[in-house]
Amino acid sequence: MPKSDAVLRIAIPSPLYSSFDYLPPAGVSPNTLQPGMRLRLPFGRSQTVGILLETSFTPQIERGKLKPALELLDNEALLPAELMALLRWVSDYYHHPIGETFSTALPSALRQGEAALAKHRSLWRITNAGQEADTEALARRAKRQVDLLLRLRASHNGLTAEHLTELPRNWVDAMAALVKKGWAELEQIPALEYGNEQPEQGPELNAEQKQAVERIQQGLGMFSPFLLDGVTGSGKTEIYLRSIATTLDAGQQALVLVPEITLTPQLVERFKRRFNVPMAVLHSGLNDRERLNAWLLARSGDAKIIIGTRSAVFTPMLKPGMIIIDEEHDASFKQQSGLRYSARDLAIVRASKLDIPVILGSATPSLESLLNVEQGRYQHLSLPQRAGSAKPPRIDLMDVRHQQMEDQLSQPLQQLMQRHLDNGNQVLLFLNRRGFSPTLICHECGWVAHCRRCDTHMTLHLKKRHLRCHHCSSQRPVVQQCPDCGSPDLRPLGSGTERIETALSQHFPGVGLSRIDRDSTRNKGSLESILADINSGASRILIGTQMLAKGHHFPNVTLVGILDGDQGLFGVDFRAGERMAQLIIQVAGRAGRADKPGHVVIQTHHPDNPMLQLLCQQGYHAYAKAAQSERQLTALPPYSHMALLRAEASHSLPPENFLEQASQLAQQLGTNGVELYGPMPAVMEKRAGKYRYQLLLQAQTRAELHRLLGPWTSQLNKLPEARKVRWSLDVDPVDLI
DNA sequence: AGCACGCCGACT
DNA sequence: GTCGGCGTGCTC
Repeated sequence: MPKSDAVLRIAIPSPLYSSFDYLPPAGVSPNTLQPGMRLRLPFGRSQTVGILLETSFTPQIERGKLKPALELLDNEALLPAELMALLRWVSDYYHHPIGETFSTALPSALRQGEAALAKHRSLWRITNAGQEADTEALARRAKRQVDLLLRLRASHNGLTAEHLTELPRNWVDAMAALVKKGWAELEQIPALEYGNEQPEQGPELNAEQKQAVERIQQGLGMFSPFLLDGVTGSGKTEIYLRSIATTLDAGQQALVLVPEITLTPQLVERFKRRFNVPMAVLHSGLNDRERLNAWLLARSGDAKIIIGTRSAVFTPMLKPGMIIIDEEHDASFKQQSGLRYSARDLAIVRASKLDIPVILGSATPSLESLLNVEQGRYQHLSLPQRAGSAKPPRIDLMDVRHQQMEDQLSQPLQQLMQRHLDNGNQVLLFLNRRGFSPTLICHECGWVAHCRRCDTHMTLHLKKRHLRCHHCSSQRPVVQQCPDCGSPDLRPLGSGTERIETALSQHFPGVGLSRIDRDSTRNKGSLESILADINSGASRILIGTQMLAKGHHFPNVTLVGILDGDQGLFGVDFRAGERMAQLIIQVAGRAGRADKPGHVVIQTHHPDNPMLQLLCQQGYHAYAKAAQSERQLTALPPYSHMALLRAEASHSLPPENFLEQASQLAQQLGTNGVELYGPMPAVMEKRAGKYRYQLLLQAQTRAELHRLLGPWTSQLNKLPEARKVRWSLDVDPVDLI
């Protein structure tokens, strides 16, 4: 028998596709090493942190020149076997280096080798002695202690510093005094969000809601994907809450994924009112330490509900019981750089590996999910009615051809607005373009303000007095004279939300106005104060971008005007129409209530467009059916599968050459069933100073596509032009631009 | 990706 | 004479 010894196969954060082999650290027995543990490693001329994938036993002779790892960083697996398997699957499916795949899934503190120890925080509880203590005697000298004691008595679960923020800072001393007297006791609890001590009861469910909840309950404990297809206001969240309650009752955790938007706080508040359990919230505002903490407390099982955006799909859980994806059609579930994963798709894969239910909720489901329902892969749960007696809004097309437009507002729309305002209602205007005006043009010679780093013009922002590129964020001051002809006659061309806001204040003097876009809500608390103005009625006309379409409901809005309804008709992307339809329906869902039905008006130059008509007259599902037929005829996703190879560089030739070589490589490997399109320049060829090209691969089946992608991606870096460009592969791209 | 080695231009 | 430009190659 030849002597054999342990060899550690390790994922290392680098863009290299392979894993790396090491010997165990000195003094560490191979038996103690579990997949999912971290090790500190010598790598090249420096050090790094890697994750153990597996230990194999090889004859000593073949260990060759392997280096020993420096240090074992964990005494148990950081990642459960289930996540390890998922990440290997992800690396395989997206053809992304294994080390970078693991890096994407881990909080950065853990990537840097920090200890996997969750931070706790202090909680004070009343003691029996404290319950009975005589406060009369204290009342005169130690008011603060009495105040705290009464608060402690009133609280079932105890108090943390968070509960006491409104008190003067020195409550800490008074609390210490209470602890010293034996009237209060101090405990360390996980640093999480905690729900209400007395959770609210949910509302009575209607028949459809009851049925949905029952069907989900029947799917517990096994892989059961559901599409919860419910119009705005139909009570989807209530279904989530009931299903989560069942999961919690079974002693399991629920993972809730939400789009990247600002409404997470509202959802968290709603969860807190309903569940008296610890919750972890993973949003983009967390620092490294907070993120690590939430991650560890989900892993330990302390957090019973985990609410997070895209990357939260990788959160480890001790007892995973259910995954929910809210607004499943939302494009922000797809990561657009590095590992380009779809959190929605991965949630399905993960649920299937875990044998648990997964609920995809939306008022405007993606065509992908609707097809999955048709093919019997997902169960369809339909909530066709708004809760209560609220009627769906009427949607009309408004023909603006030959109409005089004033700042994107047609005369009939202005008159309609006036009527609704006269009746004491609110009006919402939607325009997907922020800033004052898309650009500045010279009235003498036609010069327009162009971005130096992108193939686009600069947007005029009047309030900030600058021109800004919305693609690379570069900015410069507004010029006073045309740089070409010297004319001072520079005029804004077209309108953004800021310009319409200005125009509206002239058209409707004295009517309160609110603008909701990325610019007006950038500062902390500004969105809240705008929403307060709207709710109080101080603002009666709301003008905004995409942000308006999500979450917030405005019950006094009775008219919604979509100013540029033609945008989805001429998109470069085959999904532009689907997105516009979803947006229109989502915006429409913001308006109206039982006694005040909403009216949605879409300004268009194409009132005869059959798809727009279908959407307005028969609703989203009729539109989606027709859109599906179109996709099927043209063999586009979800009726085919795509991958996009992108390349960029500071000059235009290398990306084009690289993709040409990549295309030839694919031909050599055999393209069986895979069509190649390109290389072609990206829609905006130059962006942020880089020239961008792409090569599209399309196949009828995933198998055909992936049969080529495997060998292809492993050889792309060997192409002569590869080192002159930055390239990336996007499997199942959602944006072809 | 980092990081180092290596071979050619403008500077204290 | 050197400092530093980024091409090329490597990482168990």
